[in-house]
Amino acid sequence: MAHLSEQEIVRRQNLQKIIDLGIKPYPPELFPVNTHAATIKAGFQPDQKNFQDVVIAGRMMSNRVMGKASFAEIQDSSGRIQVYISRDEICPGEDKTLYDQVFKHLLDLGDFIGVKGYTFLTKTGEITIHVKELVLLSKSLRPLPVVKVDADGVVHDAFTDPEQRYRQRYVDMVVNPDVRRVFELRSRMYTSMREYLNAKGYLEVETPVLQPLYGGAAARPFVTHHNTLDMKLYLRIANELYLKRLIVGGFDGVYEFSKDFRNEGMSRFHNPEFTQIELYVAYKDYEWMMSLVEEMLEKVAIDLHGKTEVQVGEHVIEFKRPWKRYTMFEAIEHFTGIDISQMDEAQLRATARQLHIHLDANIGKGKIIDEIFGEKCEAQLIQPTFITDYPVEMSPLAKKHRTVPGLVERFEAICNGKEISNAFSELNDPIDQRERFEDQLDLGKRGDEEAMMLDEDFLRALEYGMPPTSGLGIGMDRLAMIMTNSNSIQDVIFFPQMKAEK
RNA sequence: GACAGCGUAGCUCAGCCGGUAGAGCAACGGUCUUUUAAGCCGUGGGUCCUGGGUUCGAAUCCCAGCGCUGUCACCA
Repeated sequence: MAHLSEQEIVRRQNLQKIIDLGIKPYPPELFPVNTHAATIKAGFQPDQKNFQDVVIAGRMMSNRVMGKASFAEIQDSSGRIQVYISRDEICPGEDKTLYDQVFKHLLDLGDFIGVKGYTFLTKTGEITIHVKELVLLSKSLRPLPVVKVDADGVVHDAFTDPEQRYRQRYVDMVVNPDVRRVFELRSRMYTSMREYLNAKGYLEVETPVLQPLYGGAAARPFVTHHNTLDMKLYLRIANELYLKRLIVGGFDGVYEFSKDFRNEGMSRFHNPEFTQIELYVAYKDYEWMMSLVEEMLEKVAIDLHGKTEVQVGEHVIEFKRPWKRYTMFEAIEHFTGIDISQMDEAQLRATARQLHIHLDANIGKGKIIDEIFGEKCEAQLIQPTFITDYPVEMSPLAKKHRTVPGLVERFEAICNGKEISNAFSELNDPIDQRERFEDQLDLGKRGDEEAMMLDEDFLRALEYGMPPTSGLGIGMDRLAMIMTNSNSIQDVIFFPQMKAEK
């Protein structure tokens, strides 16, 4: 046992005194909660005498004792409500121990209590529960940060230290109710997308997290080992190649909310484990998929906020269809005034230099174009925008463009200056796919740590035949940041990755 | 990975021109006999992140380490 603070010692002493009084500090019986704080506050009508038989439970977050009468606040999952406790009401007989000892001295802020009583309005006009019965439901042995809001709504002593908030998210959520709201919105975002995709008849599936070969994206993986099989396994970086195998197997549409793992840098946009949704639909192309993305995310905005506009930082982002569409070349021309569509590698390098973009010497034409786009365009695209038609070198799993040589049928959706979605007309020509994998192997030999592996089983599946298919990935964490107006990925992940404590 | 900043009581912070610690809330005690009070009075509480160094003396200055944050780099 680590060193206990004064307050922790007091709480343990209080716990023992409660036990000595014959009161269970952690009673096993259910407590028959029948409403919530917010429900009462929203629905109480003093003249209609409703909410006269309420049973609520939660943490006691404040406690103002005035002799034989006290006011306390209970916080449940919906918010806080004041309760009024009078000594002779909760102790109708001679024995006043429950009030004088237990309530006044042995209960601490943060303890879970349950009350039964009726709702009324105090002289000062606050909706309050007049308590007839009070029980302890769970004793708290550690003091919570005390955050207070005064009459003017000013928050005092806010619990703001990011390290403590992320390491002890449970505390963060208890004292910062807006944090719970963020995660409730995130959950509704998933529900909204499931509803949309299920209504179209697509199947939610699960594919392996532990993979003997990793693929579907350009990234460095986490490596692990299976003891019984005595084999190296990778944590997936994407689930693309497995979902396409399911399309080969005959499903029309499959999707998966997939936790992926990439062994790379961390930032306010990157956590080592993150969530994507990937969707594959047979007999469709990327044009069709763009319409789906617009429609689905417009629905998400409406489901979360009741409208298509979402406030994100200083911007109002409008998810209403249709979104702007630029080809990558058009976007670069739009933001730099330079048409690079006909340039060779040397000309592209010169252009990049002219735009003050530093390039590694060994990168190829496609990567240079992507660098120019990333430096000069992406951050300026605040409203949802589709960027289409990417260089083939960067997209080894996408189908070659139907009319323009050197490009593939791919789009990314950019929003608030960041990619939130990536999609293609999927490459289903097994011979072309094998050549693309071989190009990746060459890149790997040249030292590209993110180059893809050649997946023979995936090629075998394609050789049996995959229908024309459109595939989509959406970064759920990035989308959640936008939909909840959060500045950091750590604010939309319950337990973001951190270094070990101590 | 690079650069910058931060780490003092349960929480939020002050002190940092070197003389071994303060405030508010929380805790404890008192006040408090019936719809308010972050009330009022009083008391306690700190390996000042860790380890070295300089110094008569270090929370304060120097070095190293650990952790966090921000920006950049890689990337979703």
